[in-house]
Amino acid sequence: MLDAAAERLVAQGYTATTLREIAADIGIKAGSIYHHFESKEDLFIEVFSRGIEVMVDAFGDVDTAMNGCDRESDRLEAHVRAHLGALFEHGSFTAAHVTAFFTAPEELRSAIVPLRDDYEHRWNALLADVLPELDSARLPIARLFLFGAMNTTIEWFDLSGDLSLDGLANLITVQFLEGVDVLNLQRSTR
Amino acid sequence: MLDAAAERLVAQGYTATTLREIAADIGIKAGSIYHHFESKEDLFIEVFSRGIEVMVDAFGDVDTAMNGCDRESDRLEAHVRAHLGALFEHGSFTAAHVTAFFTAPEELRSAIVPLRDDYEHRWNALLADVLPELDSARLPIARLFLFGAMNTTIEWFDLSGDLSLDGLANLITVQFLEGVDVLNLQRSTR
DNA sequence: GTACCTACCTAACGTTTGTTAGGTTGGCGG
DNA sequence: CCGCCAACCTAACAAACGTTAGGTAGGTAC
Repeated sequence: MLDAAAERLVAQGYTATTLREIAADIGIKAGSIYHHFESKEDLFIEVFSRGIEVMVDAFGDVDTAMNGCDRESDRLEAHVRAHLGALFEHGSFTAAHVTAFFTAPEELRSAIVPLRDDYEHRWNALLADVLPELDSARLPIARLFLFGAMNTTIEWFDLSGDLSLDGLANLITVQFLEGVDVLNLQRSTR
Repeated sequence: MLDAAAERLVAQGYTATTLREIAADIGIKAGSIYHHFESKEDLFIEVFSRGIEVMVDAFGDVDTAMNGCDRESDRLEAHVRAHLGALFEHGSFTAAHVTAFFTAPEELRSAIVPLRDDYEHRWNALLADVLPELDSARLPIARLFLFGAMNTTIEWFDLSGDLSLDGLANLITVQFLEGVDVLNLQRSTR
């Protein structure tokens, strides 16, 4: 039921998603939803929360798996891969969160914001590790660039296409660290 | 009236934006809208179209102004600045387009897609000029990265903050071309 | 003055929405 | 076998939605 709600969210946004639609998707009637949730808002708070939960869990897994890693760029790439994995490989919760969060009413969003902040802080800390020389005031902006690149992939990336998720993660990481001009730089220095 | 519609779009998305709200914003009644537009869909097609129009115009202006420019990176930065200007300095049309386009019903979107494609092709051509060494298959992906970085600024950039639009344009361009690690690269080579 | 047009209004229409009160089912515990 | 509870249904509710038919005020053309 939460899965059905998340998928509808991705496709239609908050207001356009109907409780009757969600109910029909899982073979029950709209009124029955109220046996599990107090309101439409309540249901979608749960969906959005799980969307972040998936991301946070993926982040934590990488943190422990990459504990003894010395190359900071590899650590970053693993986290990028994990974030993309949360978007494409673990149901529609994270995708729903990223695409539909701003279509939800403000009261709902404010209930989710603390969780979002937590995830963003983890990334800030990670980037501060990976890029110790970066001005700390510019660090959140760098993170927003990276988030922009990662999250907009939902609008165009195709899991069944030529490019794999690993390849995409590598592409984004290299692009983020060294820029699109990396080829030119190499040629001009060599 | 189109302005009011665009602002509501940015704040609430398509389905949550009511004709009665828009009418109230400009001091008329909901039914009167139908004297100017055939339907809600028709009204928002116009709003979204103008959103692209603003971007395309800004792009064209830079193209003519930067005609005799030899440094390709300056040309790119001027176009980035123009895109950001369309987002923040020319009403809410472009902002509405970028934030609310995917909240609109599919029939409406398909009417706008050709205009979007046109704008994207211009950027592809520009990037092919600026980065002639880049693999042509990877060029659209580079553009999507850049679009992701530029368009997500709506969610966090504050015009009245410390960072100016010129500064933001420079930041995005340098980040795009040379990466966030540019400082480290310089230090390690010197 | 008459005709006409644009820009609005009023008042309702049919539909859909979130939500609720009350009833029905099936399975599990004792 | 009885009671209970979770899971679901039916049927309706008020509110809000996009939309429409018909009417009104004010300005312009001739």
